[in-house]
Amino acid sequence: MDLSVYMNSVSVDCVVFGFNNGLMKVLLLKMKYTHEWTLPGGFVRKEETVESAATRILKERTGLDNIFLKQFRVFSEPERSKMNPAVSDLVASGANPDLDWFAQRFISIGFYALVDFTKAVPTPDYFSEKAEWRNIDEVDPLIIDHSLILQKALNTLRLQISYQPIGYNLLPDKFTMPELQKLYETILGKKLDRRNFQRRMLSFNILNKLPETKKGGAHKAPFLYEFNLENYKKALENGLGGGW
Amino acid sequence: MDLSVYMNSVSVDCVVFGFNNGLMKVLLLKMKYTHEWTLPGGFVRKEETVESAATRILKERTGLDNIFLKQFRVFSEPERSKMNPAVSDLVASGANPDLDWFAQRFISIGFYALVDFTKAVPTPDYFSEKAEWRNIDEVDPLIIDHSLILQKALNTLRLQISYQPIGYNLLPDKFTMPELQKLYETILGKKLDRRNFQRRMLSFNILNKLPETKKGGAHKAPFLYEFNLENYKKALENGLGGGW
DNA sequence: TAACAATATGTCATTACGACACAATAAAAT
DNA sequence: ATTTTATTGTGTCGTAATGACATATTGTTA
Repeated sequence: MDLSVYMNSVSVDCVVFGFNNGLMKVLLLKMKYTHEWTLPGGFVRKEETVESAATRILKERTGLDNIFLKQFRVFSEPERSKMNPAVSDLVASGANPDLDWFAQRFISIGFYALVDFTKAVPTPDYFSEKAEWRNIDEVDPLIIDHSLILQKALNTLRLQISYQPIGYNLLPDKFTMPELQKLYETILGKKLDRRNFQRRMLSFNILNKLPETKKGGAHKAPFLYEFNLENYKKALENGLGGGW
Repeated sequence: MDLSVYMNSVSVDCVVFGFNNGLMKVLLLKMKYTHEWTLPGGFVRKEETVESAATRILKERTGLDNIFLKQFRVFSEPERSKMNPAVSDLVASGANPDLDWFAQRFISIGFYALVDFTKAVPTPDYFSEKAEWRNIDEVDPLIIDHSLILQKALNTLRLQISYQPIGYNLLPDKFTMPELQKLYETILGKKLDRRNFQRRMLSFNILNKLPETKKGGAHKAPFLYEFNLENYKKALENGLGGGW
């Protein structure tokens, strides 16, 4: 492992949200040896931006390109690196010259990502023995400040859902209104009225209603929708209205 | 100047907004020698967070404590450091051993700050000959990517004004409704209806109406208001409603 | 003391929102 | 085949929020 390709001092941590079976999921890695859980993350190569780094890392962890990714916070407590018990133990033992590098102070750029659960293939990295989806409310304590990062990502997502569109890259290309609603309910952690939800969602003009319906469910076939990408992107830039 | 106290690779740039005479202002520094304009910024000491760094830097540039500060974006183009013509010229000349340090790749954490124009005392730093307020729409091109940073800060501020309270630390402790409205109009760049503005603003419950009025203007004396800090902070956390 | 200029406040029509009910239909049960 | 069941599509109604607008009020200045 050639550490010289990476910038010093800067790392990236990603909170990858997925959505399945009415539950909000987050992608976690289980470390080799210490068996502690972490967020997927990594370092920034000398020639890439932090966004490229996050994109590269998530491609490795999920197999996906074109992930919705958003910087949401920098985590820079000077003591945060020392909160990693695995590294500090290893450093103390003087086992490996690389450990000095890992023991340096890192400032971590927090990203959150929204991905299509059904398409992502969780894949561990060099340091981890497995990668898997966990329900958002069944997450064990994570190393360092990763629990904090997860919590802040969720907070940010819940705030942003009020003024920015959500769902592209988190749902399949074609989806039903009940599926979209479930996504909102899951992120917000509360039930919404079916009829009022649809009315408001349609008023944003970011959906195209398709002529097809989704058969196979045991009941009345719901219509399929897709995002109107042009308007969706406008809404990402300018918000969903409701302000001044 | 002892550079060893700073972290490598990480810097902080601050977009400091002020508000005076109905105009939105931004604090800029004019560099020595090259006379180019920059945003106030600096490096992160080895024992401080990026927030502490920004707070320290702004205290130096304005004399103010307790500034409203918000991280809004990391700027990490690998080429951005090389876009500083002053440094690259100096590096090429081999003039000063410190220059290697300045020429390294920096990732910059962008903050925006909202300050009380009347209380801030613009103060240049080691690299600059003067510090001054400029009208937001009369800013000359800035070094490196600072024009981009300024533009992104303004965008962020305009989006956030729709779902978060604004004004504390930007207005005097006691202010009138027309002053608050002017602030909103300035940030948003458009006129608002006086009566509707007041009605909506009061509905947020973040203002205390004071019994006093502000005399001295050439007309009917407007009432003074102050922010209700408790509710203001709640609103910062949870937004102003209007979502789901 | 009258004119002025800006402020305080109220009304009305329109729109958005929350709560709610009933008709339609795909699949499964009979 | 027919009925049952669960879920979706759609509409209404009362209330609250919003946008447009007019009139009364009051420090200052002429």
